[in-house]
Amino acid sequence: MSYKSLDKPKPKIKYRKGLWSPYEDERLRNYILQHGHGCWSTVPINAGLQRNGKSCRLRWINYLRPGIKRGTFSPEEEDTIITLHNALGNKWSQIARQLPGRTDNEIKNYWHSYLKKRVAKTQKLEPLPKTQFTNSTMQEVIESPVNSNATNSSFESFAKEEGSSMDVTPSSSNNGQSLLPKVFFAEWFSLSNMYNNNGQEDYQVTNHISKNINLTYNLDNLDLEEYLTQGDTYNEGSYSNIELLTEGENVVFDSAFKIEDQTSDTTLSDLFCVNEISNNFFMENNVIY
DNA sequence: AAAGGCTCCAACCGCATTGGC
DNA sequence: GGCCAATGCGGTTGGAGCCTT
Repeated sequence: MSYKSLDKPKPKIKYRKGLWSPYEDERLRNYILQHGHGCWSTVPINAGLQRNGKSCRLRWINYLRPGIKRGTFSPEEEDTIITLHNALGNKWSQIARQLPGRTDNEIKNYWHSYLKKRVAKTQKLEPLPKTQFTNSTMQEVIESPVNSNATNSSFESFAKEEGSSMDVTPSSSNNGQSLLPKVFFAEWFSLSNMYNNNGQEDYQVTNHISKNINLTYNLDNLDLEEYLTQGDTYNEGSYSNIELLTEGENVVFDSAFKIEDQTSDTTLSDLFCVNEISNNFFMENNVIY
């Protein structure tokens, strides 16, 4: 008898490839909504899918994840992509971070199929300067979660260069409130920062956020109590370092999540920040997406 | 109507990085 | 420090649908 037979290579699992069926989408969505993704390699097993974890992750990120914005890009989004691509090159994930609801894949495809040609045409007419930002300014923008002062100042300079659509200067029309764009807000609150690989809250990052957001706290436009579970409390105005960013009547968030900070001196307890997409708040089973 | 070319986009692949042991 | 698995990222591919001839 050969001992070799004892260390046979693992049987290769035949994974399904190609387009996802509505049934597969449904299974993946239901599973993640109920349990969160946790470790991606176990998702297809637990969800009863014959896909590999990588494929599930991609499908979730690019298609199923709540908050995905589909359809045509707005002129503002196009400008943002062109500007950032001019400064950053093919850093699609970094560009995508500045466009809430858009995925790197979508932006990349849009660039290759449309914007690249448009830019080439424009540059024939009037060549653009290679970089519109100084390296240091762009670096600050990219690294904005790390340095709050840099975030605000660099963003404002960024926005001014960008044009009126991203004006952040406090004005009488907004009661002196800083209208920081959701793009940076979403970046600060990126899900990967909020949760560790086990899907548990990362309290250190909560502190990190409280350091980096220095904005006005305003719950006027949101009936937060509606989103708190029974027994939870919050004191409006007491979370001095957390802002609910408002845009007109709407509270704008890119992700739904729960902040529970039991380690810092500031009181942050069971404060739900909710996502508003098409006027529907998204939150289910306290699972964060 | 049919064939061939083109465009767009979802998904795959491979490499780099990260994190745990 | 090395190994390995998981994850993230960017380049590339494949195919569906549209357009042109």
